[in-house]
Amino acid sequence: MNTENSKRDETSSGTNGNDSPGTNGYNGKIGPVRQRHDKIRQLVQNNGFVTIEYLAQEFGVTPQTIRRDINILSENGLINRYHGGAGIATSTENVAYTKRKVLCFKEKQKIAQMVAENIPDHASLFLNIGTTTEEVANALSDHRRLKVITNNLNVASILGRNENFEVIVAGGLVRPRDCGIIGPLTIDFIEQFRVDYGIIGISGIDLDGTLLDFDYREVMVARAIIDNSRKVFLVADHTKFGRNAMVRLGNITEIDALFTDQTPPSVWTELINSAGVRLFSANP
Amino acid sequence: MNTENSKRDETSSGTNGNDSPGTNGYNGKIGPVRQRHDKIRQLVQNNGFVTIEYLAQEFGVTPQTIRRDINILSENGLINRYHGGAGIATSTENVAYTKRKVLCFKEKQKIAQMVAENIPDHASLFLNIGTTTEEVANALSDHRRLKVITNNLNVASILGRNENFEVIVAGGLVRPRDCGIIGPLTIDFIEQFRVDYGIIGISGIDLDGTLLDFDYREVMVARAIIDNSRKVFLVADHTKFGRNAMVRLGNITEIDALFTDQTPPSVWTELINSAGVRLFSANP
DNA sequence: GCATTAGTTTTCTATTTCGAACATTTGTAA
DNA sequence: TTACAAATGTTCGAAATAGAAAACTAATGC
Repeated sequence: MNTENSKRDETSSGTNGNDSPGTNGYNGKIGPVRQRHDKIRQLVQNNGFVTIEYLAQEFGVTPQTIRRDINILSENGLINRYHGGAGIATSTENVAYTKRKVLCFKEKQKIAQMVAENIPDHASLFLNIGTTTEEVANALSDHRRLKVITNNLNVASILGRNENFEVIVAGGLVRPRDCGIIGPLTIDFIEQFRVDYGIIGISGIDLDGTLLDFDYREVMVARAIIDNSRKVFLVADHTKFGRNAMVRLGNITEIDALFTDQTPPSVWTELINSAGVRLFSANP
Repeated sequence: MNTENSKRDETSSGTNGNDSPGTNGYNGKIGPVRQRHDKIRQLVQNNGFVTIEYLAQEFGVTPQTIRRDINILSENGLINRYHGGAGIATSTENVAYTKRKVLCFKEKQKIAQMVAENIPDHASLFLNIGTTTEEVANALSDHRRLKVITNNLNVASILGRNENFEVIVAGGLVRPRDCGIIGPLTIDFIEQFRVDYGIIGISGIDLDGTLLDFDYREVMVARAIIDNSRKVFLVADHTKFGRNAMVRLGNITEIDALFTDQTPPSVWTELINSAGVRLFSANP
């Protein structure tokens, strides 16, 4: 039945073949098609996922037309094509972030779980920028009446909708890479508070106990959090031990507990112990 | 072979039939199934949409198993079931908000488009809470080098990822209903700035020109925005004219331009004109 | 008037996904 | 061990979606 398809082969190869670089599909003018494409992108952005059926109704066109739109948009990487609809495209900048989120995902969940078990109900806490702290936010969602102050837009979105929490978002400049809030405004804002627990992540720990990170502005915020928390919890998966970064954040002696996924080599445990830091490790 | 199944009938009805209230499906202990369900929820939350195929690979199980999981989760309203995968559930609280977003969607887009056309590149602006102001944020995304200060977490998320913008989020308490940031902290934060354009929405306009809203704390923020903007743009679809709300925000004489989707009756246009407000209407 | 073109609908068939039924595995208590 | 239930895998027909091609529509230019 489908053995003789020489004609089909030719046409299909003609359709798929040449992606001449530099062409974005729209040649200058902003027609009705372009407008619909823009609106589709907006709807996808806002809802995370929209079905083809829904879009067809919304615009009063055939599903087939929407399919064509979606194919074009996804070829240009503006959205993600799925069976039955379209979803958010993790934009170029965001790809790094999303990938980083998936990296060590299970480890981070374990760490987050341990942290959550050590936070009592009704506590007040800072939650800093970082993928692991985001997992902590997720893990905390069954707690009661927490007061959370965060400079992480994702954390604010996750916990902010929870009626059971009092979420305060720190003001300041939004860093596009990860939606972290940083800068002098943020520090001023944070210094208005004093909380029970400060939960921070880092990019690396040096062998002399120096805590390191990459962005100076982020480090300043982390410092403000340390200075205004009664207890400081550091979350760091095993990749952080010995990893280098540029900006000095502080020293391991300044924190109260370190949460990690696997017990580090004895060089590190000795350092941690001599600094008087409680070590929580996820492996048995 | 399978004709005599009186026993099976009984068991299957026992599985599907009675949803005794108070039962969430998991009876006490946290088994591996519960764990997978939790992780699925997280993955959906983080990515907006995940395919069944992806989840099957991620957990090393059959797509059919994932389908069962997804069906259970979506029955409980934890996620949204789609053909081919699962997406974010608009949580109970959020349903009202999402529905409101869809309400007058096209009208709001038109209004937003007009506002965007009246904002020059390189401008600085406040964007207040509100579904229409969110649309304005979307419509602005092709502008260059805007400085945006907002107390709307959704706006911050939409624009914050845009490398081309400088987005500052106001600090303060997060209101679960719509992720708006409100309270005295927010007012203090906003008063640190003075911008070119303040864009605000409202819940109702009275016939004497009084601007009205529901939440006292939100009104205070809007006032701070008005007081610290060189020009104030009010966005209001046609349903707002004559609608009542409790809290007095200010008077129409305090704003510079009013953007709406259809020209209101002459009673209103006279009021608007005599107040010296420029009226932008989307109908031809 | 007529051809051209972009955008759309229509039609038809291939592909993917779904769900139910049944088989198999795993864990647990008697 | 046996018995039993819960969880998962397997199979297959039904339903939904995809995609290609042809026909239609409206605007544009000669």
